Amino acid sequence: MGLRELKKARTRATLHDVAMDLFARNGFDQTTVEEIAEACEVSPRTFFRYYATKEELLFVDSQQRCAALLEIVAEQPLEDPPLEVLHRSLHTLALAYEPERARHVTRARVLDGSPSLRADKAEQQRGWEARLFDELERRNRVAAAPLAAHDLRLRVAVSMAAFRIVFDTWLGIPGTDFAGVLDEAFDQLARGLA
Amino acid sequence: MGLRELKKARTRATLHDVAMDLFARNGFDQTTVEEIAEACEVSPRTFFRYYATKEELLFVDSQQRCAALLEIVAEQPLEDPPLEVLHRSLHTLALAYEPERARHVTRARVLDGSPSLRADKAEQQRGWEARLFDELERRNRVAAAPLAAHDLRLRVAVSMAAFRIVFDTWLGIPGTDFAGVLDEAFDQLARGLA
DNA sequence: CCGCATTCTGTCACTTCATGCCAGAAGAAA
DNA sequence: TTTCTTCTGGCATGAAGTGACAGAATGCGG
Repeated sequence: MGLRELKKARTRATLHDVAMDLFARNGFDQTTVEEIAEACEVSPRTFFRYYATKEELLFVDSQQRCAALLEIVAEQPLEDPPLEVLHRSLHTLALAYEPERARHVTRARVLDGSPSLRADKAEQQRGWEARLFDELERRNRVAAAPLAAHDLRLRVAVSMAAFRIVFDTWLGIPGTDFAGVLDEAFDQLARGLA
Repeated sequence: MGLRELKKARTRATLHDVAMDLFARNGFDQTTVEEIAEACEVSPRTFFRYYATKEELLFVDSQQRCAALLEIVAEQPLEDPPLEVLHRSLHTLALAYEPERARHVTRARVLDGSPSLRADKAEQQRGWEARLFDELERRNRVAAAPLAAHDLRLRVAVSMAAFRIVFDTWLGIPGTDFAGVLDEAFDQLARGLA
């Protein structure tokens, strides 16, 4: 890796970290791109060469976590039913979240501070859902008892909804056992919510 | 109602209709507020007195539908379990959607055309979820066997997810029986998705 | 070490969305 | 008609992006 790529990576990381710090301290809307750029000794124009939008700063991590989730799904045995695959994959993801709770809490605080960010967050999770569905649909085609696309979509959407609710509970109530509560939720989904 | 309020209401409606038409024809991002204002013979400044943002044009209807849903929920018998209340309320809402399918299809086409709009749409549905939860939580407090807040939240989120999936299927596949497919989905939720 | 091609960066200009301010027009009330 | 309220238009402003182009830094072959 040459000096050029190194500096690039460093600038990108600096922009991210500095911006996060400013967001946490002054709020997202109150922080301008100009401020971020100046704090990094970089022109505003350059900022947009690293991140297409100011919002993107907050969702780079999310993209990586989604990719990680997809990998976990890919490792699951093909013969298992979709809901079980979703359950175990999200369980594994929850375990990965556990040690980083503090970061997630501050991130959530920033995200909840701005309506546009809440929207982007929701859209982000919708993106997870779409990619999850694609992955499961690929597996579904070679399954012994394939599900109708609509029913698979339902399972993915419902699982993501459950994950989100448990995630919020985990953030809101210190000491919550993320994976444990998630298991309970999926138990209810499997047995019925009536 | 005086002449002043009448003109106001007419301007508001004209802005909405003209904008929708422009969005459908040229796309949301390609339509500027200036164009909308000019087509309505109004200054851009005035536009923002009627709608806080360009996006708001697309979600006024959604707000009303949410209010309607909340009313339906309020009419449900108090002793019924949450999932059943959600099911019947959304079933009723689905019946109200049926005759307006064409409008929903074009609206969905506009909404899917822009990432920022997809985000707002997702956030809108999150808003429904929050208000639905509040309403059900109020009922829950006086119920015979009250549910834990977390479990109620889960049911609301899962129900909204199901409604969304069925809604999309209804939009995507002409001739779909919205309420019927919704019933099937809720049947699965009640019995278990395993 | 030097020159050349590649690539990154900064400046400038521009568009759009959004908001505050103030003067003036239109409607309502006396 | 006069007066008061309210809506509207124009102007100025700020922030988010984006395109174009010149210049600087880096990498590479000699």
